[in-house]
Amino acid sequence: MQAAGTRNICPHEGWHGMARILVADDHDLVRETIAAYLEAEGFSDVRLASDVRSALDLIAAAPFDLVLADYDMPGMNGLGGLSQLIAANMPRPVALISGAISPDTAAAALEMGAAGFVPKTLGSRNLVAAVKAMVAGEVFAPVSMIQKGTEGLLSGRELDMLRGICAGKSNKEIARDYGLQEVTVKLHVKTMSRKLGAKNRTHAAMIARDRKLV
Amino acid sequence: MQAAGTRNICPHEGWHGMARILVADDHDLVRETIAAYLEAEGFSDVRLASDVRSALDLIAAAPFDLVLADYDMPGMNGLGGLSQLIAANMPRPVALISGAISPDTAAAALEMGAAGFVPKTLGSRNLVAAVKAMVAGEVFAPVSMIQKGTEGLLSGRELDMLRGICAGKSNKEIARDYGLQEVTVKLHVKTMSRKLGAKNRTHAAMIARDRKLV
DNA sequence: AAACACTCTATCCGAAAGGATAGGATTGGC
DNA sequence: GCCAATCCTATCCTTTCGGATAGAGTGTTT
Repeated sequence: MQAAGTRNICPHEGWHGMARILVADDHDLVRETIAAYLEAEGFSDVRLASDVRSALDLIAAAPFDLVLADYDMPGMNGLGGLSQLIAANMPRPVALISGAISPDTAAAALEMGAAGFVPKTLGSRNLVAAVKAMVAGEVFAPVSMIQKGTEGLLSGRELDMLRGICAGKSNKEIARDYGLQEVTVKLHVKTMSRKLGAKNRTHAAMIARDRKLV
Repeated sequence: MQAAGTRNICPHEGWHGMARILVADDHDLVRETIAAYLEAEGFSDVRLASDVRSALDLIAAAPFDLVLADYDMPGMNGLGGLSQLIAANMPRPVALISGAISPDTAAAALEMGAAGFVPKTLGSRNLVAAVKAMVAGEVFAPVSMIQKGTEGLLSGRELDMLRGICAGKSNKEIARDYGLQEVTVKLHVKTMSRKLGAKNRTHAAMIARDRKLV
């Protein structure tokens, strides 16, 4: 699904493996392993940090083309450290290195502009693919996370409503499309918007597109 | 949109992969890559040039069914080189290989008879599709360029409204943000939606996101 | 059987959005 | 000066949304 965008990172132009990457993780083993993977695949400029403090210092010296930050790391109180890192490295991407992370947290991270997630379980090839995608501006998140955030959250009907809204349709039109009463559509739209945390249908449509729910 | 006509270039009749194609680009990597793509897809007669001078020579020897010319190439002073190539290869098509190109320049190029544009970021399949289309006489331009025509369509204020709408804000909130009356916001939203061809604010927001107007 | 989630319908209300039309103010260009 | 575009405000009206609340029919799980 999210693997759609490798065209921007064609090795034959503009790329050259010159991307500056910061790996910030307090576990020595994880940090070194990821760095080794990246360097083995041609990333020549990989820096390391073991807490948010030093990561911010390095970013301040010169922004990175991608920052990989561990979610359970000194200085990251919840997502506060993440927002600092994102703000500091603007407009270049910051992604989370996540062992296990709740769907809610994942959604919140994406909401505040994270470029994606790199599970520690990811193998060398996939890791590099994910990194390249994010350097190129893609938002990378493992399927399990996108689905976790969505599945069980919205019911089938609610997804129908969402699709209709994203097509710019009115409640009346949606009702006609699905053979429902307008009131029913309004009900589904209301509950669906609440579930998504949207303030209105337009907001819901934007969230849906951000999370690729449609 | 412009992909309507692939029936003329069906490989099973009248086509036979016999098209002569000239790839003119001063970057070795780009030139070789495009040529490799084309040859891998059955174009048997692909020639190469690295500047306008040698390209004109090759065309003079025998015209090509399609000429792909880099916009940033020795001899192409702006669009002057393009007009030479077009004149030389008449009446067969000449297209630009463009990394990034301004909408104005794109429009001017089309005006003087260019067959289209091939972004360097295009993948193998898309590239071949574009080439086949242009050989068949279609004018090929990536969506992003056609849509650039949208820019300038919306006034500054209308873009402000669009940004507010995309944030899920109500007219009242937008009015407060910009120090306007709500009626004024409604006016701008209405005219803006009409310009975009949107049936309502939600539709406008989705269109805006699709075209990256925000 | 009871509990649960999902579905559909209904009525009532206030708020928001959409549309038409009209006027005045401000620019920048010819 | 005039014209055109943009911008701001206003009034009036209709439609649409959003929300609360309530009742009832499915189906599944425990």
